[in-house]
Amino acid sequence: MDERKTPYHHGDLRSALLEAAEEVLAETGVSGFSLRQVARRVGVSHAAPAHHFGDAKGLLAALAAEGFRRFLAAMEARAALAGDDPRERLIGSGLGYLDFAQGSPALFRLMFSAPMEGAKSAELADAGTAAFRHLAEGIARLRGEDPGPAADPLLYGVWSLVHGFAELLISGRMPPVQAMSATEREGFLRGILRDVVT
Amino acid sequence: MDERKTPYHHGDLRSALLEAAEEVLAETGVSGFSLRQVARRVGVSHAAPAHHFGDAKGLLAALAAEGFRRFLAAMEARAALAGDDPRERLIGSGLGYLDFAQGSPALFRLMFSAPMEGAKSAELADAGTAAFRHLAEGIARLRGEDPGPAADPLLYGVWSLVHGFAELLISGRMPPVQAMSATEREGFLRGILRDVVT
DNA sequence: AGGATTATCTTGACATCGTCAGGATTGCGC
DNA sequence: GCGCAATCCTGACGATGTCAAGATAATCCT
Repeated sequence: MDERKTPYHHGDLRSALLEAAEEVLAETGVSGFSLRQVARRVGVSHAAPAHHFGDAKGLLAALAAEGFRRFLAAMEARAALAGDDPRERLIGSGLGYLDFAQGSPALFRLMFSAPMEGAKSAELADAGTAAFRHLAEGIARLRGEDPGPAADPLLYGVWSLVHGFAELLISGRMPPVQAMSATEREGFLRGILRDVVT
Repeated sequence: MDERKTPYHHGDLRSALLEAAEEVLAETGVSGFSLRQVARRVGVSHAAPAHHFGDAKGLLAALAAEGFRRFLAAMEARAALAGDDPRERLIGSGLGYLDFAQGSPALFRLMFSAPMEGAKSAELADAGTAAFRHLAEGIARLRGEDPGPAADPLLYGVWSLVHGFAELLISGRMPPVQAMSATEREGFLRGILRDVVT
């Protein structure tokens, strides 16, 4: 930690901006998000972010990309905890999906909304694809090695289910579920998922 | 249609603003949405909307409320088309859900996102609850008259499934599904739903 | 080692936005 | 026909995103 007063060169502005951006996003939501506020929080001029991210959408795209990486990590962590059974592993991925959505609702929404389209960020596209691939592989493992090029109803079914559950939960549209404890809520989603994952 | 030049009193500004707001929302998305642009499109001063909706969030809340009413209508229309079998009716509601999301993606996202929270609009709350009740009643009819006060896994399961499917589709995250024809896509969702709606 | 080039950050300006205060215009009740 | 309330406009303020131009630091090159 270099604690000099106000060095002209920040040293690691990019990371600092991303960190601050996530805070601002979590506090104010996407609507209240402001580039200048992020710059202010880091203690830097209002035009400084432009050099690293070009655009406001560029910052959001980079933030979303990092979100997808942590998102994938959350799913992998839960899947690893579940052991070796493909079915349990897949359910674990779903629980990791929910973990992330609950832990970083604003970031989750940013990732699946599109206020940063037109950013043509390869980083974002890659991170998103990687997260999706994790689910696809989980399904493939479940039905015994066969990715299947066509639209897989099982894959898109469980994905839609888990994603919708996460969205509705963090939107506050399932009050009874929101009132549950974390473990109850987990069991609830588990129960729903078991019916689908044959 | 009163076609006088620029009457000081518009006559039906509120409806006109809502209509223009929906156009702007569809064209620019929530991020590019602007009160002044809506006012400009209607040919009215930039402060005119304030009197009818108070706030920018107020306009969005009113727009979301009308969205929920059309949303409910879309589900009811499909359910009615499906006849009397509770199972088919419920699946119909799901297809109506998808119809609306595909037809008005930006509005759909607005309704389930929260850029207008703090608007404490009773109109919005009521319209949202009414749409939800339609689904709950569909489930109750399916299992033979019994609303059930507790968290119903079947209810939240099909809701999550359909909602997630709609979200992922309009977010462009299911390219193979997006490439389908409308009828193919409908059959695809039908197939997924049938597994869940026992 | 030292000058030049490049990367990084700042300053200032501009158009646009949401919101508020105050004024103008119209419709309506009496 | 008169006053009142509803409706709409004008003007202003602070905040925002973006761009151009300048300042400062790091690095590279010989």
